[in-house]
Amino acid sequence: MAYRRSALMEERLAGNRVRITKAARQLVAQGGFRGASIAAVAKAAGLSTGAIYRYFPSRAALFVEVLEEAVRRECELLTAITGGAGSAEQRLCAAVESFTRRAVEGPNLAYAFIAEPADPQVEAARLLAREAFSDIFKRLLRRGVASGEFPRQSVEVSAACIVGAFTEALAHPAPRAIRRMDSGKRIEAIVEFCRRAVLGRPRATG
Amino acid sequence: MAYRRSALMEERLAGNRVRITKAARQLVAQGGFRGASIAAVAKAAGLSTGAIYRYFPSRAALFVEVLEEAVRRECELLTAITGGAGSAEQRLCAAVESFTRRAVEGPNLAYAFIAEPADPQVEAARLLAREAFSDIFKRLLRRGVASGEFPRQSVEVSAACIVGAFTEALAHPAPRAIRRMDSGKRIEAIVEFCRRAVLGRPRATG
Amino acid sequence: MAYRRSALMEERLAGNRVRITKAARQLVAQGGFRGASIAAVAKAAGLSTGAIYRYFPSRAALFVEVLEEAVRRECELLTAITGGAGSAEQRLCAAVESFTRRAVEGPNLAYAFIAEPADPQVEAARLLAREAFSDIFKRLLRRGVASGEFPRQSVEVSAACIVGAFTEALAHPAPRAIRRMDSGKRIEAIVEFCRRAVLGRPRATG
Amino acid sequence: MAYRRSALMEERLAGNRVRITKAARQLVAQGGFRGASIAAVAKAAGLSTGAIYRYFPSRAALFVEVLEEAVRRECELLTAITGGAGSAEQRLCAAVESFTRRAVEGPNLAYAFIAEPADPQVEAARLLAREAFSDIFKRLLRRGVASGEFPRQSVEVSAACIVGAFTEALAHPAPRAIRRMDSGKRIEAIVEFCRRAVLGRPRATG
DNA sequence: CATGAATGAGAATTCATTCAT
DNA sequence: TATGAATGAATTCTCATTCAT
Repeated sequence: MAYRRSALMEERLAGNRVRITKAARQLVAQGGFRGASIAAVAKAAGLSTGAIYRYFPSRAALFVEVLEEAVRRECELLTAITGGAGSAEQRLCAAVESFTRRAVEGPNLAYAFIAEPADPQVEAARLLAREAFSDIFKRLLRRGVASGEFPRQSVEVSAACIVGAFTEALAHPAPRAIRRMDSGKRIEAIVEFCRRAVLGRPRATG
Repeated sequence: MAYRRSALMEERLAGNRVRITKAARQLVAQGGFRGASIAAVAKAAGLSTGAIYRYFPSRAALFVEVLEEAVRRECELLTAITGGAGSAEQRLCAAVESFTRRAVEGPNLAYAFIAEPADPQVEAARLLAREAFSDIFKRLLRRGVASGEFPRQSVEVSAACIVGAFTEALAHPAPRAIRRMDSGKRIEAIVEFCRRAVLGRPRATG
Repeated sequence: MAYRRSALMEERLAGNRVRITKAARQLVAQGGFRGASIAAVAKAAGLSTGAIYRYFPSRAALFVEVLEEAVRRECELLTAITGGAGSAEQRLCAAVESFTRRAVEGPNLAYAFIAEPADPQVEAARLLAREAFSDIFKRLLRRGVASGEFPRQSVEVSAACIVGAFTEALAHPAPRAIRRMDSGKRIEAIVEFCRRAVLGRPRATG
Repeated sequence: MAYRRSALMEERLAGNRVRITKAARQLVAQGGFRGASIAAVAKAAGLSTGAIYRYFPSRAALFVEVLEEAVRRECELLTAITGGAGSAEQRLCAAVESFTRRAVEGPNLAYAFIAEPADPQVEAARLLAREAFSDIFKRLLRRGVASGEFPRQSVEVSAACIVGAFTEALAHPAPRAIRRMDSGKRIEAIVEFCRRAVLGRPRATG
């Protein structure tokens, strides 16, 4: 007798999936991949270890999904900003500010996902993630250079450097000097650094 | 009657130590700390696992030494450059170029050592390493700002961003677009990015 | 929806725990702590090495529990006897006989647990065990001396000597001459030795 | 060309052998067999690990020899005392006192060698050692019983109990109550315990 | 479908023993 | 002969994955 999967069941399944990814995300943000053992994820999600494997074929696959989910969200926001209204300069600054602000406020996924080595599978996903971030900035830079708003430069390298710059400046644990700064000032300084790096001129004042 | 340790033996011992650290360095550069198990290091060094412990008291201690060695060398070179002759701008560019060139040429330690979490012991060493790099650039920036050669900026953040920028731009595996670039051009672009970021003005041409 | 742990599973878990401690006890009795490696215990219990760690946090903890369990049982019996009815002499003899009889019948834990050095954790537990045995005899001796039934003596030393005397006389592997004795006679002789040692007079004969 | 082993060399060899056994004895006395690794013995003897194997075929063989040496010395002294002049009672007391006094004064070999399990080879040697001690007391007891000075008793068991009694009462770490006693009083109490146990009557006073 | 007990392949580390120098 | 570097098997413990209930 085949059981029909009820709507209720569907919801529960979806809910579990979300709880698992959320738990994984938080654990990775706190202690890196090392701290996010299947047992820990299961406990945090309120499920058994076995249940995890009903939703994900392996630990690596789980983290790939978590990473992709986080990156997708980030990319959507960044794309909205970089493709929005305003001068290229304004959009660049808004994008950097938006990214860094979320990284500072939320648990810092960016760090673990951009930097920490892991399974080859996760590694591949991370490479793609970095490229995805890079690509968004690259498009913006290309347009800015084309319109003459930005000076000529290697947009490939500039995009990667931007990603690297804010990653490092935000990474936990950050150098002591930076940890002491007010986070608003810190974000502003990062934005300013990237602006200067791309535009090659000081902020127009007055 | 004590037997004197022969010169030959001395050499062999020193050679083993070097082989171990070299193997560790390469394995970390390739696959992170995870891939650098004692067994793997021993095999790569052409020794048994037990032999490693004759040279290093623990796995963590081995990696701390490898890290510190790499950082020390790098810092000496950077300090020589940033404290040398020329304008602040010239010294900044020379420092970035020097660092990136070595990173491109050698196996990329910077990546694993600046970013990847590991043992608490290694973690502590890495934090110090990042601060050490940062400090060197910070001093240079501070002097440049003081002399009026560089515009006012948060030297803390700028220094961290510089380190992050070239780390990311060099990190293996780098984005495809960058890997395709000629390494000379890549280095030049990175230098140029940092120069603009700090000076906030285009390169004076002709 | 939490699945209730079935009664069957409960039983199996409890059974495993018992099998583990039993295996540990037997192995220690046979070959000391040295022979009771986790692998050996697991094999004897019909489990994998990993499974042991679901029941005990460490090898030391396992042995501490086994020791404490054995000592607790023994102390309860001894206390019941030494605090029971009859003259102090009768209770002393009954206690020694009870202890030695069980030691002869069961696998000889007393030996390993009273004598063999091991982990600091186990060591601490063993010291307490020896003192626990000693204390029971000490109380009995003290009362006997106070009532005038026993001659004046160092109850500290006498208690320790009693424990040592029967431990040695029972220890596996015992001297050949003793192993050849009928166990009933052996027990009787041990009891008699302790009786004389404490009372300092021959058994009153009808 | 065959080298004749010079007298000087002979002496050095003998000296090394003694240094090794002495180092082993001390280390075992301090930390049991566990603490007496070949490396530790070699270091304490001022030799290399390899050199140990020139004098002893294995670690076990070394400890067997050390044990046998200690036991031989002890047995000689005990035999001299138990076979000497005086009443059986006097000789019993003198023997117990002599043994316990040396155990208290010297590093406590008795403990490790009488009680601690080790290699099967050492185990066998220890069994023999215990029997050797036992035998000496057994002979004394037998003569005392034969002459009517001691009451009838199982000399096998009594001898083992005597060995066990003083071993326990001397064992490090001894129960707290005993450790606090003055060592002279402790020895006296042990002797008295054994005397009463064998003779079954209080010390004749006055 | 959910559970979590069990598995078993490593991981780091230790140490008796060997052997080139 | 003495040295001590090197070996490698053994040990404790971890954790992704499986599967009986």
